[in-house]
Amino acid sequence: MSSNIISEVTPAYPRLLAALENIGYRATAPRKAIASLLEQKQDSFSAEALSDELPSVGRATVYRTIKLLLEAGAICKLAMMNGTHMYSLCGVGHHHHHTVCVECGAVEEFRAEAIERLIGEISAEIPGEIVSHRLELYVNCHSCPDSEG
Amino acid sequence: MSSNIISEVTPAYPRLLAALENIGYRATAPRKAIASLLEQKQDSFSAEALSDELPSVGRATVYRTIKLLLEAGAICKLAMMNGTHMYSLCGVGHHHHHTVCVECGAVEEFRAEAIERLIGEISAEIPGEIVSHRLELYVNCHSCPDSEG
DNA sequence: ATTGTATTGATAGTGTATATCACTTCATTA
DNA sequence: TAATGAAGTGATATACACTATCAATACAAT
Repeated sequence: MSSNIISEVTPAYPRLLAALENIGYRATAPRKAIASLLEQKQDSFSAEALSDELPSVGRATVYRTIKLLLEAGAICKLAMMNGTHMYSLCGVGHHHHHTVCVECGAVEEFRAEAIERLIGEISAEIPGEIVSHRLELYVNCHSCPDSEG
Repeated sequence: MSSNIISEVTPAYPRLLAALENIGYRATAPRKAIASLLEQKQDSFSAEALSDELPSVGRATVYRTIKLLLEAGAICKLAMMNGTHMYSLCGVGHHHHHTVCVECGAVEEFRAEAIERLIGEISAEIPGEIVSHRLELYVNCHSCPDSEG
């Protein structure tokens, strides 16, 4: 029973490039190289690791492209429990949240209407106007090699 | 109607020092200076700013003490929307969440049983075991000078 | 081909935090 | 009260993650 889990549907490579073009940026060779690598990513990844895996692309360009993909909504930025950040492909346009395995870093998207609804209710009891929210569930997925379960 | 908002009850200074001693650390002069300054903090603060306000205490000690206070549960680490971190005094021992004004940085704690309950329900639909979660509401408090509302 | 803009990447710089380590303070026991 | 060892401190160096700069390049449109 995992109806809340959202699965990837369209291949990432064209989706990433299209996302960039949608907001007015070109699909250049370095960006294609990044999109191509991202397509193979099941789990979350760090900007640094991505750059290391692409020595042919300058660090600045990797970081810039990540920022553009964030802006385009094609990837999501995750706040890890230890304070660092990772990124993951975003399969859906709707607002959603993430589970992150604290052992292996595997990321799943999930959507829970109930949470959005609840936050709407809470907003009445909180001074000011809620402009955004962030919810992350830290899990032990029990299906990774690193997991002790 | 703000029944969810948790207010500070006990003065911060002795509470901070007691929290340190509870987990086996001494209440030294530098730590007292930090606790004394924190007591005056209504809003969230950054480690850097704290260090700047205490030139008589070494940077390393400020960062170390912040880490100890986190460990003691006396302060909370907040992930800001822009990716930086701030800290705020923690008034309660129970699990709780925060609202952060995106304009002025004012932090309020709130507790919503409904959210804990909801996460419990969601856990049944999610693979793996939820070990922790983080929820932050970004708000415009409309009562700060920086607010445009 | 030319022109103007977008993009790139090497490098330097920034901000935040940790590691090192000699020195100081504290609590304890002699 | 002096000695002892553990805890704590802080100046400095270093690590880390990211951003700014800017000359060189690639591209799209004329």
